[in-house]
Parts: sequence; structure tokens; C-alpha cells
Amino acid sequence: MYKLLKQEGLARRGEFHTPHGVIQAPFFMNVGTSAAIKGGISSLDLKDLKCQVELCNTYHLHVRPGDDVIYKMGGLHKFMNWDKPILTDSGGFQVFSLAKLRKIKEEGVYFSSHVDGKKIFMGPEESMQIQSHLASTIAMAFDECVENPAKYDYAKESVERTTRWLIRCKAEMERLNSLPETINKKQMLFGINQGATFDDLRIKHMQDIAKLDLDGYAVGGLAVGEPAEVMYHILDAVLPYAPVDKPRYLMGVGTPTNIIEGVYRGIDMFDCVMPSRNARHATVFTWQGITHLTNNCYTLDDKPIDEECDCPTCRNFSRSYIRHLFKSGETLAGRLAVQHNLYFYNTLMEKIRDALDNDCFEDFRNHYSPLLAQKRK
RNA sequence: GUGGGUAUGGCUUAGUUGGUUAAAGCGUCGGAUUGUGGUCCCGAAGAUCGUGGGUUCGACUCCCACUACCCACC
Repeated sequence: MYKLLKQEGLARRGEFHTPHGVIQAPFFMNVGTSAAIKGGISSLDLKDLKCQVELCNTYHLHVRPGDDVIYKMGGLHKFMNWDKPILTDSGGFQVFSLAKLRKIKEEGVYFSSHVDGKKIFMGPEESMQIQSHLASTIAMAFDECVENPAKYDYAKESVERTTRWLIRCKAEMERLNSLPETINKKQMLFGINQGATFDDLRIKHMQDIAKLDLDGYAVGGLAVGEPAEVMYHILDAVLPYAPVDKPRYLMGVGTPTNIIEGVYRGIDMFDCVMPSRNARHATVFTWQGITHLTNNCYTLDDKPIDEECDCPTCRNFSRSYIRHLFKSGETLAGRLAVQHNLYFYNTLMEKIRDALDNDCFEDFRNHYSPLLAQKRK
């Protein structure tokens, strides 16, 4: 249940009530694809990083260790010792981004595993069954994420199929939630809006899926290579057609600036690999902009990554030390930087919520939207 | 002391029968990264080829001397 607390322009401040607790929105979900945040971060660390929701991936967990294993181990929450909300991505994106051989048919997708080449079939029902086994708080619909740029005719055909798949997802989820052996019988389901960069396809699709009364609505298929202005334009076009009493999730986005701009247009939820991936590559986010920790200027720099930051890394270690760890190839470097970046993203969301609470989000946006996209001087 | 071997960017090496701007990896420096195939990708700087002579139209490549290091033998 989404409760709208306050609104400034199109930006929404709300609460999302789930069987695993209330989430303060807008919020960022920390990506732990294989039931772990890359860089050596455990669920215990996440509590110190202001993480509200962890995201895991259906495709990856199905391939390894197998959703049956996680089901037998009592579900994802027990498996990775995390009692707060978990969202599982449906696997649709992976089928289209990394499976080598794939054949899309009406019933679903045939593809070969990236781990061992084994033939796998995944359709709407299979994705729901796997996610039910994983017992996440929120399951995502099985969709097709078309590549950018897309041809209109293909995008139209694809998005219509995605709608049909969504109807099957919903029916299967209702069936699974009614089974006595299901771990999480209150598993929620989000639909995913597609339609590439075509306004009419996007709007028509959102109108169609809004009728299904799902637990939330995602905008997918963005941040796949198109310019940020195109992404913002799609949000401007499609969000007026998303239900106001349901959370809106912009999938896979993005930079701090993208997130501020998304909130500005009415998005409530985000996820992105950027804070963790960039951190492992020594790029960190600060309130003065982005910087690269391996840069020479940090060799003798005794200051923390960000002087305003209270994260476990900034409270304890210098830029000089972390730079040395990166240069030496120590895995601790990635861990410390990932902790900082996740804390930064979660703090960014907290600041956005505070700004909305205090009716000053417009000022916040004007100040930080350009600043956070820059390199730190 | 004698004989043999090796000297090429910071390091380890490639350089074909002598032929134009001397190649690669690592390291250094900078950049990239958007529903994650853990150490990945892109770019840049950096070498008067140990020193000095000689042969040649032309030498990192051939010859001589010297220097340094390595090996073997007295």
C-alpha cells in the first residue's frame, strides 16, 4: 500500500507499506544481484548504510544456486539474513542483456545459461514461480527490454506481448500466493512499462497495465544508451498515466542527477549498479561531485572521501589510505568505497525526502542536480 | 686473471637476411561505467636502443674498444 504524504510539483513524498515493513519514499534499492552486494558487503553492513530495500535477481539466482535451493533454505530473507524488504528483478533484462542464444516466442524465451550454456526456458509463469520460491517482498513482471535504438514496429509488437505476459504473471502470482506451501503468500507484483522511446507506445502501454491494479508500476527499458533528455521526456509523457496511489519505479537508474530529476517528475523508487560498480572501479560520489580515488592528487591526502560524510569509511579512513589499497589491488579498497557510495546514495534519498518534507525540493534540485553531475574540483 | 654471455621507456622482454615515425605486457597518469557474467573497458605520457668509435646510402641489428652485470674455469 502506497501512502502519499506530501507533494511538491510532481515530486512525491510517501510511505510504501509492505509485509516486511514500511519504506520511506522516494528511496533507492541497493543492488545485490546474487544475494550479495558486490564488494564484500553483507546484510549486517547494509543496516549501517541506511539501506531500506535490497534488490536481488531472479535470473542469476535461478541459474545459481537454483531457486529450489533458496526455497529449501527458507527463502531469500532467511538465506541472506535480511529481514527488510527485498525486490527481485524478474530476469527479463538478463535474458536480453547477457544470454547468448535466445529465441523469443509467445510462451516465453528460450536461451542458454551464461554459466554453463545449459538450455533454459523462462516465461511469465516460470519467472513468477522462481520469484515465489525466492519469497521476495516484491516480484517484478517478466517483460521484454528492447534494445536502443528500437524500430517502431518491433517495439509495438514487443510491448503488446509484454502486456499479455503481464496478465499471465498476475494470474500465476495469485495462484502461487494461494498455495499452502508458498513462503510469502503476500508477495507483491509490479508491472513494467515498455515502449522504447515512442511516446504513443509508452502511454498506451501504461494505460493498459494501469487497469490491472498491480502493487506498483515500473518504467523499464530506459537508461539503455539513450540521452538523459530522452529519458526525462519519456517520464514526462508516461507518468501522468501511472496510478497515483501506487509506487512508481524507474528501473536501473541511475546517476545522482538522474535520480533527482526522476523524483522531480514523480518517481518513487530507483535501483542502479552504479554506486557499487563505480566504487569497485575507484570512482566515488561526494557532495562536491564525482572523483576518482586513484588520482595522483590523493597520494598524501589525509581527508576522508567526503568531509561531510558520516559513513563507516569516511569516519575511519583517509583518501591516501584508500588510494593505496586500490593501487595495491586489495579487496578492502572496493569494500570501503562501496560502503561509501551506497551510504551516499541512501543519504541522497534521505536528503530528498527531507527537502520534500520541508517544501524545499525545488531549491534542492536547483542546487544539487547540476553539482552532483560534475567532477569534484 | 682467462673464456663465454647479456646490455632496448620505471620493470620484464620483442625486434625477422642491416631499410622510413623502435613493439608488447606490467607499472605510471587520465577517462569511462545506468533492472551487475567480481580483478573489466578506453585513452595518454614515457626510450637520443650501456658508452665511444668504425663499416654502410642507411645500424637496435655488423666490426673494434671501453664500462656494468651474469655464468664457467684457473
